[in-house]
Amino acid sequence: MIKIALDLTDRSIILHTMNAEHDTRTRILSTARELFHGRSYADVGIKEICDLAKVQKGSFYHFFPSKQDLAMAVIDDMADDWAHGFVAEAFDQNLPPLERLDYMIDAAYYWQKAAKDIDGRMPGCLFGNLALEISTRDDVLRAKLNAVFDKASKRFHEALDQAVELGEIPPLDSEATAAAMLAFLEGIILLAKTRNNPEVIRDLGPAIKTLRIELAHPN
Amino acid sequence: MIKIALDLTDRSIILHTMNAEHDTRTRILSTARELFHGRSYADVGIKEICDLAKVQKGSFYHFFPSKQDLAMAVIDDMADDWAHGFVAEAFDQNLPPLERLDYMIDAAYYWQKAAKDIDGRMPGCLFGNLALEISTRDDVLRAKLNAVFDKASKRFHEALDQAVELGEIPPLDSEATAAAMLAFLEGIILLAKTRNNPEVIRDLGPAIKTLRIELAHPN
DNA sequence: CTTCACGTTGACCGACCGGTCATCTATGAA
DNA sequence: TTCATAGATGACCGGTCGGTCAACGTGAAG
Repeated sequence: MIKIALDLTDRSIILHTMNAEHDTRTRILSTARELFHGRSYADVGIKEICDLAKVQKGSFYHFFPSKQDLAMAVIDDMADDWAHGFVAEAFDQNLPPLERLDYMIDAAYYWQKAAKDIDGRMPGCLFGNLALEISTRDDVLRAKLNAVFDKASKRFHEALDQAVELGEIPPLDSEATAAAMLAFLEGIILLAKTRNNPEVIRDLGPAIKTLRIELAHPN
Repeated sequence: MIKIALDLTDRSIILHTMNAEHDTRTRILSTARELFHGRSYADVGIKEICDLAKVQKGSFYHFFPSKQDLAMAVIDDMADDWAHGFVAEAFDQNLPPLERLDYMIDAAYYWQKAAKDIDGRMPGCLFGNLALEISTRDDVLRAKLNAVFDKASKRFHEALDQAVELGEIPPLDSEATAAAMLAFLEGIILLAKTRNNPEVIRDLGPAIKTLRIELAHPN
């Protein structure tokens, strides 16, 4: 009974305050995400986020207890969009497994290219950026980024297993190879960002299909 | 005559003040390098560098006009050590070309492992860290990091060309493949740092030899 | 003995950092 | 009408940021 009452209360609150709360929180989240992605975690201050999101500082701390919590939410938010966005497309089960790799590279390329066309700079991968910047300082955020990478790695793993099953490629250590592919993807985005040239992704990306780690015990 | 006089003056200054000037500047440089590498550019303040290096803030600004100039010097310093250190070893001309790749991966692994054994955290690659953190904000530093990557890429390029010449591998686009290998190296270091586990380098590293980009016009 | 430049010292600057808080408003429930 | 709660407001906090500066010590050159 208590539970039902609570549920009803919660629901009505959600329904009635969605526009207000949801909007403010969402505005903070998307602004922070954009700024973190385009610059860096440490370089973006809460004041700047609040100004751009047209939110008062006190309001910010009503929704996020700390900057770290904001970062967590940003990662979750981006991971969701990512998973339901071009990752879901690229790793579409209807596509032949190996084509998914090409699709992934293409998606990364067009994304970065579009971003650069807009403001002249390649933002790179938000996860990679954050990982290198804060994983030595914040184990909680590092663990979260780790989980995101693990999830991405699983997509590669799945595709590789299916490719093997279909006889498109010889058997291999699909888990390790999947991780290697993810690493390669992050690496070419890193290099492309350093050169500020999205074409690097296009030029080097196709090599992802040549990556291969043999099974440890192929007996 | 003037030139000779100046040269003599300079030399005497260098000789006499080496201990004082050189020592202070070097202390700042190596402290900054260590801190930047272990944390991040934005997260390390000049005050902290000065305290650890036992240098007064005014002295710091006597040697480095700004934090950006310090970063430039740090990159140069690290690039030098790097080029004359294990990169020179790994890409030893006496080693068979393909073995140099294994050597490079090994060196990266042991380096990161040693660092982690000391303070529990994998610092990753200073260049990669800085590249992702500041290349959207500082084109001068980005260009410098770019040059470092280019130089590293040339080592791979050279090794690949020699491997082709020796008939160890079929002809390929050695320049693009070299860049892909560098990207892969940075990528596995990124992933290893995120997992805080140097073994990732060891596990995925050997796949670097499987990377391959075909010649565009193999006619 | 003077001059001059290098290096050093530490106080100081305004701006900004992440974060707090008392206060007010809006809204739905009882 | 009263009450509780979510949310908004903006002043405020101590601390730190990158950077400046006038004063001083030192040692070699003239």
